[in-house]
Amino acid sequence: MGRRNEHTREEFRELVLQAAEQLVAAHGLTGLSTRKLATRIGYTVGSLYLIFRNLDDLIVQMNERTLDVLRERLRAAAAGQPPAAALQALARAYIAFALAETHRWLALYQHRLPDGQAVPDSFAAKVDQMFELVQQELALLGPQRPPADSALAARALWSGVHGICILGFDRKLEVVGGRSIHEVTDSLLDHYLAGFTQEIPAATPQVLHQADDP
Amino acid sequence: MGRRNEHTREEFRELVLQAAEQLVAAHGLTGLSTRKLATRIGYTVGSLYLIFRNLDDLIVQMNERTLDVLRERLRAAAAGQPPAAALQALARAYIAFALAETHRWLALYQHRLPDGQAVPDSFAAKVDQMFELVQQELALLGPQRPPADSALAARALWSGVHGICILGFDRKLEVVGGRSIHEVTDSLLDHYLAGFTQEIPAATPQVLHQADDP
DNA sequence: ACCTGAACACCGTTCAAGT
DNA sequence: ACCTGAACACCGTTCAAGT
Repeated sequence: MGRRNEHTREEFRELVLQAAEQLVAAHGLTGLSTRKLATRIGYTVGSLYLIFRNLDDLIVQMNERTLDVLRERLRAAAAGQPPAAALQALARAYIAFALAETHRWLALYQHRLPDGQAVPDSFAAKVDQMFELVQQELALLGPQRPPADSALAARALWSGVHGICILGFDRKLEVVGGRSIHEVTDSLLDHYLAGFTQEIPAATPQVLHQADDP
Repeated sequence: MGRRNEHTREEFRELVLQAAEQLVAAHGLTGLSTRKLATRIGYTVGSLYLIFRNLDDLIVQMNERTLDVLRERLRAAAAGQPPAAALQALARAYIAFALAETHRWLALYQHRLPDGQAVPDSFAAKVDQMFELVQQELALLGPQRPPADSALAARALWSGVHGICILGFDRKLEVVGGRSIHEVTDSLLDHYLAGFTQEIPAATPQVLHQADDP
């Protein structure tokens, strides 16, 4: 037949990614297939391979869009708040996103590229941008601290929040003995920040470092 | 043909799960299929459905075995150590397992049951047992604290370690600006435990809790 | 240049038929 | 009771052929 030039390359890409987001939102990453995608947008499977290298490439591009949305939500939640409140707002916004956009959020972590392949730089950059939002607040909490310290702390703290979400997810909000994801997150933030702000930046105490460190 | 009674049900189950573990170890969860499994053990696909409800059920049972191995490694690593060192040893053992048994460890979190289905109780129990290992050490660090506090803290801290592993994984050991997973984990443990042990258990300070809490 | 249609090599699951 | 073999309804990817 040939729907020649009915859409530009960019329009076609948009069409596909939107359809992919809808399929994932409705049925999870498992519900996504090139054939369903093609049917849904009124093309045949082959056409997808004119724009995307393969299904993995398509999913990575979809996930990058999810990261954009997530980052914007986080940015908005923290805006104009003092650092400690901003950190809690960031955590709560992250949890809210995971609960509201569950399947799209899960797709971010469920999808893994084949063994040798690394995630594209553009993807890694968007992840880094998310950590930077946290790092900014931590830097405000300890202005005299070197930026490398806040970078490390941001990584630790934010990975922690993510870990709580991922592990707490199967049991929905009930994580342990009636404690919610929010409570666990608050515990992490409270204790971590208490330790973080208490620490004397000049002489960093190494509570746990052992001599047999490799 | 009919290889009648060549294996008992239990032998057959063992055969399948071992083959599954080998396939996953070699090629990841994506490399696992009922057809490859059947070929590898010298049966036809249909026979798998006499023992396992479906592929999801098979994967869950495989993952339960992975949890058993992981828990044993953790237990051995912490044995006989004072609490703070034990916690670091637990974290390092977890990271070591993730690095050594990458695909089997990833399969633990990559696999998700269809939307309505909850993970079986036996699986959830094994996860809880892992948290208990951490909780025991935390309880020793703060003996006067109520057990519910250490349970919550164990959940927060251990989820944090897991989050660091999962998020740090794509970039292998280099997590941020040349900092290794070990450094990020130590940062989490150091700061968190500093806050945890400093806190006065009788009057728990709520640094971050806000009035607008829902 | 864009898109199709058919082919190829895979999937998970079921179930009548055989021993 | 145990196991097969074939069928069914799906997959991802490629590519000659058409417009």
